[in-house]
Amino acid sequence: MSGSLSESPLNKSVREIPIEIVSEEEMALIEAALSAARSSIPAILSPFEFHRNARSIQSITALSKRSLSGRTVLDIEDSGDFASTQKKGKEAEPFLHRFRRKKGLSVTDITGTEWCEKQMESIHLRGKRKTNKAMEAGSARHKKLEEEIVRKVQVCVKSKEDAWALKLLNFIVGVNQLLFEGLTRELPLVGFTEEGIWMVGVIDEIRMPATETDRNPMLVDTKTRVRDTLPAEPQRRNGRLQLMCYKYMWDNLVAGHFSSKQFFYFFTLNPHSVLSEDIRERTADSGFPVETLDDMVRLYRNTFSMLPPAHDQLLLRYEFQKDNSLLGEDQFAFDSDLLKNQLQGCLEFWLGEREACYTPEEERWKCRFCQFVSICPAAATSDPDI
DNA sequence: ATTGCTGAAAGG
Repeated sequence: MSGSLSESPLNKSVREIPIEIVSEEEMALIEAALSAARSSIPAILSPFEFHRNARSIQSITALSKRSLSGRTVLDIEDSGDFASTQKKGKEAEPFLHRFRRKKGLSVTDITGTEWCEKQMESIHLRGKRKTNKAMEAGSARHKKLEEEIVRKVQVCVKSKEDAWALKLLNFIVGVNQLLFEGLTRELPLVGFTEEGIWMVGVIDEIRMPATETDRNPMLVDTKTRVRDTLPAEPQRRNGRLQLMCYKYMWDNLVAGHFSSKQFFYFFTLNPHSVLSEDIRERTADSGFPVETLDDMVRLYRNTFSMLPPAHDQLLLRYEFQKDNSLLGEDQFAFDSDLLKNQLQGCLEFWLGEREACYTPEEERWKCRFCQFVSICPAAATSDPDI
């Protein structure tokens, strides 16, 4: 089986997402297992009661059915007249299905959409996602912060099941660090929201409160800045949204709203695939011996089920890039209604229920930092002197 | 994108 691997498995750190390398044979096995599994799994299963949000259920149900029928149609495409009608719908397909099928929506997808829907749209339709100096500096600082408390270990990853197992393992190890040392950083999360979407994200930092009476972990995010001032309100609002998404995901997990079946189904993972030797070894070393991804998911569920909800207070820290000095902190309370509204607004865009909005008039200064200024009609109205 | 972009966040 390993003979057909054209490249040797890459080594990656235990706290990073590794490359997926799957051989043809492995893929065939996975596909076979999945199609067998699919026949026993209904198109949509939900651990939530959806009646409160009928619109979302419809969209999600439609997506699941579409992907299922898409497979079927493929088989009969050669002999049938379905091909043309199949192709037509492509551009009209919601972004969530077009670009985030089998991937889930990330928290940065949400915040990116909140920043400017038109920019988000352009990124996907026109490509090129550029990183600038400020982003590089920010990444470097975050890497430093993580390295303060994490020792990275190389782990060999051969399949997407391995990659997911590693992510879940990192969650488990991170949570243990949080419980025993009171602090952890870059904690990966995957969860299912009440809106019926799978979401992924990485929490920058989590602190355990010092007092006994206060037992809810506090979610923290450090933002590094080029200028030595606190950002304007729209940017702070964006940061708050990011943290609120994490708390939302965290609390949903803790409440047990995670269906393993749906997880395997949505991300098309084979629960019974035996994980790479390296991963099995690593998990055994960490004290959580597992054989398969299914075992790993069980551990993931056990781990978050023991956790208390996140603290109602969330913390945004702003650091000056030049000297890492603290510019200020923005502590604020989780606002469920606000979050739900913003999330719904973003989802309208992702589900293709409406056109992408341009950023409001008073926030057109954002256009100055956008790589699509030259082709965006909204940018014409932004004041270059501000 | 006719499976991408190893991946979520990085700053504005």
